[in-house]
Amino acid sequence: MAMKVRTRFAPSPTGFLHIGGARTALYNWLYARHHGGSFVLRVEDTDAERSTAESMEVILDGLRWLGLEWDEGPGVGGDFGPYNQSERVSIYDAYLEKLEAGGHVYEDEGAVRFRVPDKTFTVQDQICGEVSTNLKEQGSTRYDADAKKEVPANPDIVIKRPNGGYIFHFVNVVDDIEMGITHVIRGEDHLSNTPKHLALYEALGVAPPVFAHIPLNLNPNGTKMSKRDQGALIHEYQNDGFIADAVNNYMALLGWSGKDDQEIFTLEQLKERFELDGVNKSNSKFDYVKCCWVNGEHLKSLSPEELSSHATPFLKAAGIPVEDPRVAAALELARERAQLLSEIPGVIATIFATEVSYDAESVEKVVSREGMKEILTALTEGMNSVENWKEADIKSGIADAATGIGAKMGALMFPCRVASMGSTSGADLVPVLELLGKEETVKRLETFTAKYL
RNA sequence: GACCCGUUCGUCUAGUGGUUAGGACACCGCCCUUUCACGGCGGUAACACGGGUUCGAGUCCCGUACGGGUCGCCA
Repeated sequence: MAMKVRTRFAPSPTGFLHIGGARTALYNWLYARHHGGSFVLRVEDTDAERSTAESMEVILDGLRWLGLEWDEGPGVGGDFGPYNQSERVSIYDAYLEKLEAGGHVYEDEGAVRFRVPDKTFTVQDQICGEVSTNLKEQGSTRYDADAKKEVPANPDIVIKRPNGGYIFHFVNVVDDIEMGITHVIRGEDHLSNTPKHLALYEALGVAPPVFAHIPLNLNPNGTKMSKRDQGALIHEYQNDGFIADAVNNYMALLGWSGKDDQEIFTLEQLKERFELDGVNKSNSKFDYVKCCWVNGEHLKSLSPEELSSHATPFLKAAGIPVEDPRVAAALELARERAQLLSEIPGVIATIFATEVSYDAESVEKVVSREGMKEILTALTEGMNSVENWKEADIKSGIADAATGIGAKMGALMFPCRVASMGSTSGADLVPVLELLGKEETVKRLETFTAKYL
């Protein structure tokens, strides 16, 4: 009989939701969902001085935004609660008694230490393979401020502070036991801690869960990512114009591969494909450019409705009247050239503006050319004579105007773009003109001519 | 410092003893096109180094170098 999979994400509410933590949450979520198991969220707030409610909210919001909903934990309850370690003290007391009964602990200057046995513990890691360690032989060191160097220290681990607060290693193991966690998927920074946890499991007489230590994400320069680094904080992705699935997709790719050429996945597809054997062993460097590309790919596959709902906050922030019926069509023009939602207003805002703001460089390119006045005049007349203001007719209107003055169509498109939209770059021009309407287009051509020619 | 983990194009990766070492991002070129972009096609670019084992090694073993991690009364 296969045991039901139970994974957990156990953040400490002492800061923001970091991309490393989010990826750990994602892998746990994916593994649980892939195997039809449960994903538990546990708050490791044993460090009362550093834990804050604000931090917890940021972390929960981040997980919600990513769509990594938890089956048990804060806000949803569950059969193994409470899910905040600060509320589980009586449970830890009971487990401490077990250790005391077994003679595994002793007091040291008010703290309680767990006696590390002199034996080799072997982690059967799903990703790193077999890793063996003898904690006693390996020893422990601490930094001596006076001597200004590392000095040998007691390898027995403190599990309870003199002030009564319990320590990570102990509560982490106790809760994983109590909550029935079957698979511990966490960052590789915990690999060296795992023998300690194994010693605790043994002293408690409980079989340890399956361990899988995932490689770390580093900066482009190979150092540890910090809050200041681009792409480090989850809540910034939302503001920067990423959609959650794209962020999940990119995080999954950083350290996991589906073993084929597919790189773009929805969360649902990741859930179907994700397995631990696709996780690789080496650390990776975060690449913001590729993350943007992944987002762009997701943008392309959004339905018009989804695109609209994702883009609306950004449109509003840019002052674009979202109730304008032309917005939907404009979004379709914008999605092809934007990787981030935040880039969309820049592409289409001018369509809805009452006044065009002209890009100096673009204007210069137009004004410096020969015969521009003639071209603009022909263009304006051409546009004026278009009767059925639809893409095809607008296009032939421009073509006819070009023929009329013996020029190529291309020679008119460029000034037409700058005159109507103010810049040499932007969305596909003819559809833009259609959205602008005949009257507005003509008006803009005339305004430009009067102003610069 | 001790111990642990890792090392394929600049980056993310595929590769599990015999491959022209594949894909993606980025970059460059060409095409398409009304500009930019998109798209299409093509190109530059990698097995850290040294020893083994083997008929044969990116793939297995050892060492070195480099990177990362752990060694807290943080988690």
